[in-house]
Amino acid sequence: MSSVVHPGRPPSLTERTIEAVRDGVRNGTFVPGELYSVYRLADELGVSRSPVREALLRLAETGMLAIERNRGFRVVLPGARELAEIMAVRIALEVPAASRAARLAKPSDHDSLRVEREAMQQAVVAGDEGAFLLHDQRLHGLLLDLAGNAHVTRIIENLRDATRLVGLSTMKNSRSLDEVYREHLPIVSAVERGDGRAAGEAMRRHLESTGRLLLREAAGENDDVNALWAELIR
Amino acid sequence: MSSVVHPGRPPSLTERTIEAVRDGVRNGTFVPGELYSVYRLADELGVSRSPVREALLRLAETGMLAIERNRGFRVVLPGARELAEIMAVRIALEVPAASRAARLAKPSDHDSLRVEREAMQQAVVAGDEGAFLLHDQRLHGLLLDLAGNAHVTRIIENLRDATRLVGLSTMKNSRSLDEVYREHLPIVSAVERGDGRAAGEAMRRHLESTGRLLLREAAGENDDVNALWAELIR
DNA sequence: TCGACATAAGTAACATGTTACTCCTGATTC
DNA sequence: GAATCAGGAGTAACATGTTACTTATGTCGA
Repeated sequence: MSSVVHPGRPPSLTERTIEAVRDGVRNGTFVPGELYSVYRLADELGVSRSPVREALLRLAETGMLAIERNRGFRVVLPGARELAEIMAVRIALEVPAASRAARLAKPSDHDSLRVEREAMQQAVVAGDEGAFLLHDQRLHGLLLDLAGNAHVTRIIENLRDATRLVGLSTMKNSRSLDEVYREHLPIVSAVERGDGRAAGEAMRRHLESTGRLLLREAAGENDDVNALWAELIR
Repeated sequence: MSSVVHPGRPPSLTERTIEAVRDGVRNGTFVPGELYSVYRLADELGVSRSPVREALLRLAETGMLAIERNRGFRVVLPGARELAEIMAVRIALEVPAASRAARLAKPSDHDSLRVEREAMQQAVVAGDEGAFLLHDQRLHGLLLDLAGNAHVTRIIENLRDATRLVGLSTMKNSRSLDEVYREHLPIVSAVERGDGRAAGEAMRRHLESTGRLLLREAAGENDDVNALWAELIR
């Protein structure tokens, strides 16, 4: 997304810890609900508690984990309502962003999009949910970058942290990789045609469809998915 | 906004420091561009460097101040482009929020809105820009609360931190308090009628008009306000 | 007058120490 | 057996110590 912008500057221990925790959540080192402590994590990473604490505070702000005073921290799976709220934000921001991306994209950008789209296709064939989610994320990130609003990019990336685990388990359960993949095709082709309106509408259809999928996955006994959807998205 | 939710829990030193810095920026204790240090601020607040540092890190993430390694931190005024980006986000989120607020508001909510609207009117008469901005912020906050999406509320509040100073100087210079006040009237009346579409459209007109005002204020010699607007908002 | 260069002051980033809290565990009582 | 309570283990929040860096300042040679 924003890789080589400040050339040299090595990442701080805090930043490295943030990435380490993100990875740990992705690959199952940190299990949702379990209690962990700054002491132990600092030991395992070979750094002091300060940068670890700073990293956790930042991640806690995005909602992907919760810090409990004098107890520890734990990874939290978003509930149905939180997911609906997040999808509402994504729709509000990513739909216009897709429109703008379509209007601003150059041929070289089309190439980058195609690379990710094809990687997604490969992941579908291979049945690799992790890879699928990775390239899905990159494709959405590319579109946001094209739209040229760094604030929007940052907001969406933070929200994604909170939902990644749900996305993974949803994909694993529903076996609908191909379905989700197909939703991206009209987005990409609209961008290639430079058709802003169509790109926005395709993005909206994709996010609404995927959002409902995620919501059903996360919903508990007493969550009325349709009511939540109506309250926050419609 | 979200006052009495966890009854007792006294605010941590970090939280108190965040508020102290916010206040300091508002009332001119911290001047944009000037360098300040964690050491000194911790002394002045009578706490250690840890909570102060944590507070500054959080505020730096919202963009209202920048931390410079081994130098200090400084309050930053957003440039024209950043302001345009922020207004694009506000439009994308607050317009649908106003629609939802109109559909969900109860009579008691109408009362709360009226209180803030009247306070704004008083501030116009008194020519008190500070009070005007405060109640303007509260009115927007009420509408966001009514829309029921806590993520949206949090995002907008963070963005506001970064723009408050520009808003203040704009109001002081342009003497257009009354104009901005009048833009809120159709929003409030649409909410009272329960007319979601009208509320959204009134909010859009307000944000676009105010956004252009802020942009002109923040624009430097080589900023093309209209081009920025076209790229990010239209 | 001007520029190279040592020196020192000041700082964020990181490490470590301290405190007050939460919760578990197990003994004690009824 | 169940309820109560003391003690201790473990922790986040906060305080303080250390390090490596950046920059201002002044000295000296051309």
